[in-house]
Amino acid sequence: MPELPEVETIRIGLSQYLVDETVKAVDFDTPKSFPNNTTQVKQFLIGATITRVTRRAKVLIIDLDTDYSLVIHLKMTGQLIFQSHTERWGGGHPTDSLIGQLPDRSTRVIFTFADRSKLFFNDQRKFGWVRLIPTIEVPNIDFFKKIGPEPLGPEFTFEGLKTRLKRRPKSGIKAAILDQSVVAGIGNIYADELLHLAKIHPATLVSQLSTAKLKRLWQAIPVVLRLAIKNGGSTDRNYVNADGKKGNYLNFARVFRREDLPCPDCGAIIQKTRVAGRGTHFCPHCQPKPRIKK
DNA sequence: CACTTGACCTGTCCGC
DNA sequence: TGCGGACAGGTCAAGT
Repeated sequence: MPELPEVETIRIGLSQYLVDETVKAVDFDTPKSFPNNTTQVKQFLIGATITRVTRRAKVLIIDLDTDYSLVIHLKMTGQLIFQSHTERWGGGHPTDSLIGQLPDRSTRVIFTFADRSKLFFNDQRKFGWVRLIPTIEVPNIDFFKKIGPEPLGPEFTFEGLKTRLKRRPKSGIKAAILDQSVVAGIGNIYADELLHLAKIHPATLVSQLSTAKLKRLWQAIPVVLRLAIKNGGSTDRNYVNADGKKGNYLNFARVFRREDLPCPDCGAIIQKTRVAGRGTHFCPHCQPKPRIKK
């Protein structure tokens, strides 16, 4: 669930709260959630002060003044929730908070800071991870080596997108934009959303896309992602921001989770099917199925 | 190499 | 009410 807009929303929140915090302790439930050796933790994490919080693709990077960084992937159910030492959970606004008292049974890692504030890494399904890595090595970790350009940066050019898509002409366009080496940060929610904006059926083969359609796709990507960031991301089930609060984007969604409801553009009934192994929402009128089937 | 499917996990929901 | 099974979706490994 956390895709680029959700991770970016968390980043914005965390960079307000975490910069200048000094790590006093770290606790975790299993090595899977935080697989580091104790020596490095003691030497480069405990006592370190956070200098900045950045993001690449769906990954958060928390830099420390020891020249190490915490690199965090939330995968599908990860949450990073900050609790200042004066607040206690359970008192959040009932309609926008999903979080009760922390820690709870999905808490995997707890960072405690010198001022007694805490950062909770919750992850129901244990797919996510936190790693402590020398800052200089972060761009070279295996995960980043195969990640495509940031879709909100100047490096996301039309020609570049076209070139990377042409490498996989026989795949459906939805599968292709979910491929993180084509473009970074898009997941299931925004794939459906931006294909609707671009008026492309998700099962269309890449080789069938006209230049005009490719251009619409390229233009739709930053439009949808920026709107989602502006609305604090999407809460489908688990996602919350650094304050433990839900995102608003799904209130404005074009198709995602809107099966059997009218298309915002034409009023036709939105359908849900399966494409690229994922639940997929589309408008049969605005996004007609291409004639040559897979 | 291009592309698809299953595994990793846990919780929820649906039908019987 | 309990219980099995499908489903959720990001990434990687294994399969075609």
